[in-house]
Amino acid sequence: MANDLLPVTSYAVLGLLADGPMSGHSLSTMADRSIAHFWSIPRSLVYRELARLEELGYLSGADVAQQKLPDKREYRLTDSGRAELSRWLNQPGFERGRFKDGFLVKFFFGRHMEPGSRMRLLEEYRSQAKAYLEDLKAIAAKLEGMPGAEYPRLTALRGIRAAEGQLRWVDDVLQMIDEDPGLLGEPAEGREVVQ
Amino acid sequence: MANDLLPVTSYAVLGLLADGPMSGHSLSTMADRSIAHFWSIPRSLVYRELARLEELGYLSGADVAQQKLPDKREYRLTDSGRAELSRWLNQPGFERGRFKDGFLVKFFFGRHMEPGSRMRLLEEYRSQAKAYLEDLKAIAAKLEGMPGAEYPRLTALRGIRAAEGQLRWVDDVLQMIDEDPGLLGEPAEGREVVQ
DNA sequence: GTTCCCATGTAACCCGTTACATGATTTT
DNA sequence: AAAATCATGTAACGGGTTACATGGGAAC
Repeated sequence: MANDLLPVTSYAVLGLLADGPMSGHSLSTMADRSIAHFWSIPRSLVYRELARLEELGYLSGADVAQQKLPDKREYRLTDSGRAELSRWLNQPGFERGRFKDGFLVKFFFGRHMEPGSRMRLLEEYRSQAKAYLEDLKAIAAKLEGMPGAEYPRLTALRGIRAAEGQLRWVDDVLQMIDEDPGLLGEPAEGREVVQ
Repeated sequence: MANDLLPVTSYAVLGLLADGPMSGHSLSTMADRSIAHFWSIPRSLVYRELARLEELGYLSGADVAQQKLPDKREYRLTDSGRAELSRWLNQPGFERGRFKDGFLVKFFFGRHMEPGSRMRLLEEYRSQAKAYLEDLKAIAAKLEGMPGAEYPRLTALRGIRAAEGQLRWVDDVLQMIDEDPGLLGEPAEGREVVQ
């Protein structure tokens, strides 16, 4: 929000470390399994974040030797880090959601597309949405009844609702085309599409 | 997608210029009014994109002098640019949608929040979603019946469905809390929230 | 016994964001 | 006449993505 000192990603890292110390690798894995559906954190960014947060005193890292695996560095939240996380969480406001949907960009310019490409695109969009929905349902099911997982489960539910809306939209569009094949200005045979 | 040479933003610029030449400023304004709700393009990025696309031969720019306003440079799509846009549009696949929702990050860690902050956050989220929904409805209404605007209108509808889902989710959560105030593990008075 | 994957990270690049610049026109 | 807005852009910074590195298990 207004006076956040750090990007959301940093606070997400602090939040994930609130439940116990982790290495960069396991943190990244954890992020992929928990918050990735609304805030992805690429693996290599994690390391930079951890280094910075340690620099700021919000984390303390310790090298851990392993015999069968490469040595790793384990980070744990300091008191200062816990306080900063709490401050951020309880401060009002949040970073406005940002969407980027490549499908919609193409679809927006659908007027310039060939009808075959258009339908293929819609089908692909639907199938991705379906897969995404199943993904989230699996997550929600796994969290169901898990004590302390109420919030994660609700965020998954949020994603489920979004995916359902997406699917409904695709079906609406397909049905509209069905009812009125001329709706989207299907060009006559042989007409040049991008003028 | 897989073998896109350019980022989606570049193709969006090409697409917007398919309807006629524009300056960077007017292009940016146009983008804000059309595709911004699913693919925002910051104003200063536009200029870099235009320069690059001209360099690649997809656009040709011409300086235009104005008497009451600063001189501007107007860009129009070249044949090569039109072909590249068409190639991209008709090529299967699209860039997977990316979400970033700062609210959900906070909410995910809601276990560590004070109850008051939590409710305030939810309310703020709802009010933003409502405003967003109204925005999109206004856009869709404006496009209703406009010839050639079928695709833009459908993308707006997509946004409307998404916003409705978001609102429904907030209401669901609020009702769940209402029915079972202990659901989210409301801490007892005075209990420390971030352990 | 190669080939693939896992666990752990580092380095370079580039898109996108934020801040800066400037002169005319409109508003207060 | 000072302040805000508009129309046009430029410059610098940094978050996020993609590519690279490496050595030990697991799989085929």
